[in-house]
Amino acid sequence: MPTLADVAALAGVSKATASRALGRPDLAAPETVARVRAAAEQLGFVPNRAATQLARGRTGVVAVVVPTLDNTFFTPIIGGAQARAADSGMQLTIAVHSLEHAAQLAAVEQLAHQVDGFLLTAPRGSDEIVRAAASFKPTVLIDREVEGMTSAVADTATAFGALVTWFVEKGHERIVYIGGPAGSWQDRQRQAAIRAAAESSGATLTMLGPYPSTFAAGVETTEAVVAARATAVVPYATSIGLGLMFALLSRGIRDVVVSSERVIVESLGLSDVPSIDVDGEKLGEVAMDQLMTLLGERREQPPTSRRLTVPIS
Amino acid sequence: MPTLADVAALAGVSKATASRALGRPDLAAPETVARVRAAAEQLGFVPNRAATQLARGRTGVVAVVVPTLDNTFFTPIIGGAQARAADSGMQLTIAVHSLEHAAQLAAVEQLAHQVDGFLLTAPRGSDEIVRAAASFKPTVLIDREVEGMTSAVADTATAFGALVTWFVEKGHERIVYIGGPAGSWQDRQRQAAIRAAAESSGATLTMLGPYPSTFAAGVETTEAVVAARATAVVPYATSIGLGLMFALLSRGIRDVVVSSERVIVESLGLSDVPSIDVDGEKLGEVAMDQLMTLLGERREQPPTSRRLTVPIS
DNA sequence: ACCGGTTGTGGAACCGGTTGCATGAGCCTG
DNA sequence: CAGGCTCATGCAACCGGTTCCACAACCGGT
Repeated sequence: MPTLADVAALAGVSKATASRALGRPDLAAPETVARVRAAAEQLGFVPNRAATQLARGRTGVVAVVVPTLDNTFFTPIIGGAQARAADSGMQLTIAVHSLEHAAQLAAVEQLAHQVDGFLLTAPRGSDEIVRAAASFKPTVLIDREVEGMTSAVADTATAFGALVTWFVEKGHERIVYIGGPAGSWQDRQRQAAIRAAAESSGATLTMLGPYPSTFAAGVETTEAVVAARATAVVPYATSIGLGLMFALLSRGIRDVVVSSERVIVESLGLSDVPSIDVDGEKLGEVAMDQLMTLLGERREQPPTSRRLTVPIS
Repeated sequence: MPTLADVAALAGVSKATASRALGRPDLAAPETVARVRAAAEQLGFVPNRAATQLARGRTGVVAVVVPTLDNTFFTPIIGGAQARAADSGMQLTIAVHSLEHAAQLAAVEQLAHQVDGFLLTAPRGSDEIVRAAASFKPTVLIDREVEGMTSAVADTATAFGALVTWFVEKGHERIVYIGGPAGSWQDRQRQAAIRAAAESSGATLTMLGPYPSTFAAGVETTEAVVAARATAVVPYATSIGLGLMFALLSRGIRDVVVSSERVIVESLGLSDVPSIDVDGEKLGEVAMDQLMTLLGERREQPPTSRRLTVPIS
């Protein structure tokens, strides 16, 4: 395994110069840069990460904290973040913690010593616990907003409101919203948007929940949906919607429309079913970009929240 | 941020002794160990990972290579591996690469410099490419076997054979197997097991495919399944099965049984539908355990393959 | 010809641990 | 009581980069 010293020797320069030629080419003579690069190339030199980290006081690792890997909402986010991280030569490490309980703060704190920053998804914890988790290292909050924190969110609330409006325009009068997990920040936003949309359009709205974001939960809601005599349903999560659609179909009920995600609607070839299209990868990318900015800046900047528009169709 | 030197100073010993007291207590006097530990505790000392890595020549990071994060087959594996890694104080980093093309070898090689070992899922690449990817660092192959490599696999082939037998016992005569992605190792195993089971029980078997492991692909198979006039279907992947079940139901077809995963069958409350139960987390844990063994051993051991039994119900 | 200023380079300290080797105290044995 | 051991400890080198600082060469301006 060739080291920088080997490269320097081959190029006929000192370690210091070799380091500069590779890392800060503007600080070295162009001719030297070329020679050092050639030497590095020839030897197949790859900088030792640990050494770089130690010298620079940075780890080059970013942790993404997610409550679970079972939910397909989070995985694209991770993918997007991973791609962006790789572009910048950083590593992404995954931590699975719901942050619902204070005990998990300890795990985050432990991790804090090993990373440069956090991408934090915390759908359910209190604002306080989120702030505490973010206090260790630069942190970007994903799909949630907390006063004073940098965040990247998909504006699903607006999209959910639009779904209700869409339903009403198509003539639906009784609409059910199936709420997400208790304490979910997004759920609160969506409820508010949906209530507003229903009110302004005069539809009858039934709020169910809370339910976990699982297929099984969707199946469970069937009774309540039927009881509400609704013709349109807006479920909090895709998995809930799928479970419900499934259960309705197996009972032979076909006159209830359940909104879903675009990919689902498209692959099923359904018509007259509205859908949202959350770009999870984009969300992950945006969040990682924000974190990079945070890490790159020497002085504190005011926190910013980026909202991604979620199209419906 | 307290360093080892701080701890040593507080405990009144040298850095060397402090290091030994914390890392190899058997090499220090019990009384000293206690004093150093107390000092570390008091200061909230957390060893600098980069420094440890540099000194030891190890990174403390394991990479898990998966083709995608969209498939719920892989995420529990990652979760299991992550948990085990954390237990041993190691970090897990995720790399998304299908390894279908040689170009991706470069990405793996790049990563190889930054990790101690690999957990490799490579459902589709050739044996050669898998061997090449494994040549950089100690590697455990997941859910696939390649001659000469350590691996952890879920024995789904046997389970799939049992599904066919189950169907035949229940009186089904025409059975369809929906094949997975082209080149899939597991698909080959399952096909063989299913053919054998069908032959020995005298069922009529129709093999479809290849299909990708997606919900949409399941929907697509509907025509072919109907055309085969099958009463029982065994899909390669849960997502394919769900898509198919969905499409069948929306056409009002209820006399075709599609095997699935236990959690799906249970949450739908279906009866007379056979299911398999792959414990992905366990698979990840086992694989990580094997990798730890690999990393811990001074000399080469003969590679071992661990097969996890997959129950059906 | 002299001087302030830029530019490129090398020496050496440093990041924070780990570990080989030497030292000395204490104990056992002959 | 001396020689030999074990055990605990400290010193210092080392891992492989980065970066501060000093120095030399060279620039154009006066």
